Amino acid sequence: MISERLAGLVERAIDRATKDGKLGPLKECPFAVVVERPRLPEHGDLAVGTALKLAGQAKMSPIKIAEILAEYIEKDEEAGKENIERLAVAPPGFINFHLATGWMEAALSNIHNKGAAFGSLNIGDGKRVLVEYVSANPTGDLHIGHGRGAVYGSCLSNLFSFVGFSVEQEFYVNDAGVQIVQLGYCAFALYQRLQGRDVPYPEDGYPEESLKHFMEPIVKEYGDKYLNLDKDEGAKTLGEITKMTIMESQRKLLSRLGVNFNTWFSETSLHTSDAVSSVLQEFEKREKSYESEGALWLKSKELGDERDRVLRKSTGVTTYLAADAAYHLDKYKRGYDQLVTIWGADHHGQVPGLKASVKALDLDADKLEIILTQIVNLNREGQMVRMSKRAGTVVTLEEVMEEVGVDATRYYLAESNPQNPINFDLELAKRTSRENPAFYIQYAHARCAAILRRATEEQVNQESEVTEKPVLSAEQLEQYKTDYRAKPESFRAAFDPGHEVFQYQKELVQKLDSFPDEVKEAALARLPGRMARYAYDVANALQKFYEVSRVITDDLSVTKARLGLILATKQVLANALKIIGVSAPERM
RNA sequence: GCGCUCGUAGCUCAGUGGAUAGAGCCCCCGCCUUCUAAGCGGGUUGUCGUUGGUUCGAAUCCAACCGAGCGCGCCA
Repeated sequence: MISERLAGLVERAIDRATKDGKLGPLKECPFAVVVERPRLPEHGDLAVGTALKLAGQAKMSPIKIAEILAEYIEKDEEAGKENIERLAVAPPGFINFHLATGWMEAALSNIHNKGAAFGSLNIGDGKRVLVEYVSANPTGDLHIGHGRGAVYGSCLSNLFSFVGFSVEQEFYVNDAGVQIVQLGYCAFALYQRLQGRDVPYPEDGYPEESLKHFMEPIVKEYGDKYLNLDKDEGAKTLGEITKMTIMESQRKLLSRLGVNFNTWFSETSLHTSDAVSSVLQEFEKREKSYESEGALWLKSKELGDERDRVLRKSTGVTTYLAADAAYHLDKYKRGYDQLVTIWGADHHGQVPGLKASVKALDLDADKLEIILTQIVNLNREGQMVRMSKRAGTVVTLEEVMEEVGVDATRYYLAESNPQNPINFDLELAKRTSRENPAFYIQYAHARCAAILRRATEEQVNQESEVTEKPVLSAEQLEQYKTDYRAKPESFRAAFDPGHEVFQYQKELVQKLDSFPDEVKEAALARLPGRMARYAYDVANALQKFYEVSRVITDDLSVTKARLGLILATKQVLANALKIIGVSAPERM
């Protein structure tokens, strides 16, 4: 990565200049140097604005600092290796690098050497991260909002793995408490009704329609086996069966969406294992809880919350917060270096309570990162489709996946930043044209594959019906691949700065080369969606190149060089798509 | 009322301290005897919600206000 090496050069220049006392009171470089890509071509290929940032602390004008740094860079013995054609200092204090084409050859060769690992980093250093997400109640179908959490969590996990963390993914099953009791009564009533018994359906229960498709197979399997149980026994038995059925359906659906968990953590297990009662004892021992009006309260106000919160109601039943505190204590005990919890934004009111409970247990609250995902608005034929789980107009995640396909579902749920609401246009997602970015990116990948096929497969000329021999044999292509890795000069024939194709190639190579940077920024910002935008930019750069330049030509050395560029592009697209979990098709 | 998130082109959204704020859609005009035209090129589009402040420099940081969504229970 050329930008990384240039950053190193600039940092070394700052270190040397400060040691020589050339930068006023500055003793060392106070921050990491960021290399950026200037918008205007006359500002060079890459640039640093470091001098502007140093101006305050050095108590010197930015332009003066830039001039000093430029001198040090030019004196640096390593600078000669970096294909710097020339350096320019520009007001108000930028240092612009104009590069020789050699860097492009090195960049492409590097991509071929790294292959599927190109872009991967080791900023995680093997640290263990637990990502908890979806965590829906097993009381019905997943809706598109769950889908967003699912896709975001899975993309973030992919991204964390790619940058060197050891990631585990967990689904917290909210299978305890009143909603499960309620499910039981609904399930038992429906079980009886489906077999012709005229029993009333619970009035404020889950919508009958939303449970029907789960109950029908259950009725088929068990028949009238439980028909004569009394109301409470029946609710308990059918509740358990239905819960298991729904969980299994959720698991299968998520798996189809490419979302797979290492563990499904049951809330009930926290109660049966006494984890909840022991966390209450922990609070008591640390004098972080008190009794009032018959209830047990967490002193969350003194830990940054706006009020104290109830852990155990005066009825003796523990609250959701108590279970969540026990759950998070369990996570800490499992020894992760970092905990990421992804919740729907409608749960943001719980964040201070959970944070307070973690602090109350003297755990490191900084390890726990809670990320909130905003709402998904579904759009069909220009009409907003509002989702309401209870109102019967439910648009389930499954329905969306079936209508637009898994790839488009993932793309649109992955693309946006979690803190912004998504307007998911079902019609756009189905469209097979440039308007649909998911399609456009996949098309670019398939186009690369098509070119490679064309090079090594014989073609039948449409008009003359004559079979034409392939330009290359499969063996030759394999030899080329070896050359791409070992001999960067293999690409030289493609890069003639005088040629009109050059600027398009350069833009494409710059895009490809910046992938590791993009990965790093996406990981640090927890925005895997950037990979989607990045892939789109790569696809766009490829299309522009493709439009002005043939890959397979009469000149074998040019063909070889450009095929190498196409292969590199295909690889980078595949790597980026893999992070967002969208397939990279060979044909479309 | 309080808290969280958001406010950028007609629409959907990038950009979170640096050079002249970017994409796609929409609209208009060009481009197919050649590897996928499911494409490419060109053109039009902005009080970066408002007002102040910090800074050499603010869409970006701070404050107040306006607007939208969500949340404020001994619910889960």
